[in-house]
Amino acid sequence: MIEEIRNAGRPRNPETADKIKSVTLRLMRAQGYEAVSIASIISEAGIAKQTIYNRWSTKADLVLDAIFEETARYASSPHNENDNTSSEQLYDFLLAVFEHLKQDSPIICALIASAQDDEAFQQSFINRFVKPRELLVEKILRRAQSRGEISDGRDVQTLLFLIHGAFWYPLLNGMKPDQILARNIVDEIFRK
Amino acid sequence: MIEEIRNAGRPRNPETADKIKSVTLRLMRAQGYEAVSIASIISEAGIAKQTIYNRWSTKADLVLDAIFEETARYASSPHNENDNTSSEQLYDFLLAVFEHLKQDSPIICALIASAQDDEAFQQSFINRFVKPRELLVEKILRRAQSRGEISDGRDVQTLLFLIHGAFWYPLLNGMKPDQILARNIVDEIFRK
DNA sequence: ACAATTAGTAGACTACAGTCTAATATATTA
DNA sequence: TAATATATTAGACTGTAGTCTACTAATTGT
Repeated sequence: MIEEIRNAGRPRNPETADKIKSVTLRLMRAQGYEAVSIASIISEAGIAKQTIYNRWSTKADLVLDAIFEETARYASSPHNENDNTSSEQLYDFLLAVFEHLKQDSPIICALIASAQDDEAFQQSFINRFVKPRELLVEKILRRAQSRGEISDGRDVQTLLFLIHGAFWYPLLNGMKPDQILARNIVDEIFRK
Repeated sequence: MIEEIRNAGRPRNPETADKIKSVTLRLMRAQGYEAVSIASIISEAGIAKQTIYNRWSTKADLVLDAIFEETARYASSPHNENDNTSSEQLYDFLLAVFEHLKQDSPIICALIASAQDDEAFQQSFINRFVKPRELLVEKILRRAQSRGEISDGRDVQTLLFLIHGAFWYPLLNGMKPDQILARNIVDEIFRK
């Protein structure tokens, strides 16, 4: 039961946020983060600039929101596969992330860039994007430790940096992570 | 013997570039990349804006140049230590890089950010900053392989991604790499 | 009805990176 | 000395993200 607590004042048009997000995502994918101006978004969506800034405090904020549902889908827990080995789980996770990056890596890179000069946005990006992915991998690694697939002595935090860094680094240097990289990362982490 | 080939035309003031770079570096370290405007640099250096754009094509270009000598010093080959183990060499490399990052990590992060929406700058950043560091680590790893410290079968490219990513990733997420991380990275890469 | 409150619109405004222009300065070459 | 070429300067100009203002629209509470 969701109590709709309505304060005084004109309510926000409930369709507007979705409209803005979908226009933003479409334009960004077609033209890239920097090439799409707020002016072009409001023109395409048929709204006033302030209507955007009533909902999001920066362009990066809006874009993060616009791709959030999409990205969340690609970073969800493994479905069926509780009988899989942990190394297979990690491989599947990496493949899913890389699959999403095929479409949206320029946008993701632009968001990482935006986070470097905006502390508030960096926190929001970490909470909504970075941490959820880290937790998924952490779960895989802890399960691997409990099943004896990797040693208990290894530092999980460091493994998280190694795994995520191993595709952030090429990504931010203009390369696209692929299946082979996923395989190689998994082999390194799980090597005997 | 350096042949000074002088074409017609007024020569550039040879002191101006150094003046601009030192003013830039000082202001950046004090106030941060975004907080320092081109206007403040030209005002402090007592020159015209065009004098900067005669030498560098973007703010990021200038800043990369301004910290280049500094950063190059922190990513030079290990000096004396040809009898060191490769794992010690890697540890020393990471410590040197992290030491530099203590001072300039916000500037480095801003340059990485700038590279995400400027292909020309990205190439220049990779060539002058990323690649030289990669080559140093590659040399250490190949030596390690030839000395039997790590197996020949392991993919050096992947190891480079793992090692560099393991500090890029925390760096870009607001954390400062430290001695402990250096130790942990080395232990992971060289673990038996 | 009417006051209070919030949303939405249009457009002026600010600060910034980077471009362009017109004038002047300093060099080479003939 | 004259022609040519490049450097430097001051400042106008463009396009952008984000703020602010004045106005109108839609809702709640009295």
